[in-house]
Amino acid sequence: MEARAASQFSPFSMSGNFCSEEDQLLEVKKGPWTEEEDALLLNCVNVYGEGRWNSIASFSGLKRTGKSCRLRWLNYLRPDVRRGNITLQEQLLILELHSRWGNRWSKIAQYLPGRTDNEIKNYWRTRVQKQAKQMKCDVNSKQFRDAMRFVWMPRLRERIESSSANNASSAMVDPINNFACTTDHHAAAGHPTSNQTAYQVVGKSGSSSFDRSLCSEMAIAASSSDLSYSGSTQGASLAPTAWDPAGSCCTESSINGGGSCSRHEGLIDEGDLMMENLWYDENIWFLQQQLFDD
DNA sequence: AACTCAGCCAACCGCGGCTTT
DNA sequence: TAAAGCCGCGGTTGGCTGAGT
Repeated sequence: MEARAASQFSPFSMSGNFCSEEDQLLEVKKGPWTEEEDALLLNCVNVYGEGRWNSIASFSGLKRTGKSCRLRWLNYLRPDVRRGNITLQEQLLILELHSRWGNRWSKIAQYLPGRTDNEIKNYWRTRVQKQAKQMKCDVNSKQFRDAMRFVWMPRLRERIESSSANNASSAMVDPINNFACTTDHHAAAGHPTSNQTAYQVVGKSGSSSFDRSLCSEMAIAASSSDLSYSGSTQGASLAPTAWDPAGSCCTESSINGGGSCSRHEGLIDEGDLMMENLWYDENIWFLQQQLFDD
């Protein structure tokens, strides 16, 4: 990405990146950062420390605003920034925390060490909101939140458990007092299965319009639809996330393209798990039926 | 091979709150 | 106490990439 940015805006064309006439007068540069700029900013932060971004912007000689410097530091240059796929644990945590705090990205990010609010926000928008769109309901609707709580999150927990069972040494570490493992409001001891979780939630809260049979059926739908892709590399590349319902498992394209889908119960390695689809067509179909019935 | 499109992510923008003067 | 400046947050956008046609 950085190479990408660097090639896009070579130092020799920097003068071309001033957006407005006003920016040109003030010599404010916008757009992707170059390696030189990164080095300069890094050096300045090492010298002056974090904070006082406007001062850093002017001391550094960078033709950037303090805001831009801060953003670049927080989202990219900070030494503890984690890169790579959002893990299942992180996904679950994001869902949990979002259900509690909503779009408080920076607050959520505090519980995901190394992840930035921007990254989490992007994850939410690209993955989770896509699911809502496919279910033809609003991401903030009760239906969608229920779907997350009663199907997706239990399903994620199952995946995490089976993953950690397969890798005995990689027990799930919960950063905030088992928040992710048990869901506090569910008050479920241990790590319930999706069925258990659904019943516990409904039985305990009593406030949800998600009835017992619905939960049960959803859980059955979720657990019985353990379809995972096996076959061509094309299929593998079609599975971008653990969420994506249309992109990964048994999509029309993968089937038509000669890939094979199979139900399986067995060992799934972490890499496959990351890519595996948790939300399958039949789950979506089932939920949509429920939503329309409402 | 060329084109289109969707996904993804880095970066920008606007706004509100806090701090300083 | 009011005004100005700064910082941080959440929403939005622009552009690259890769898959599909």
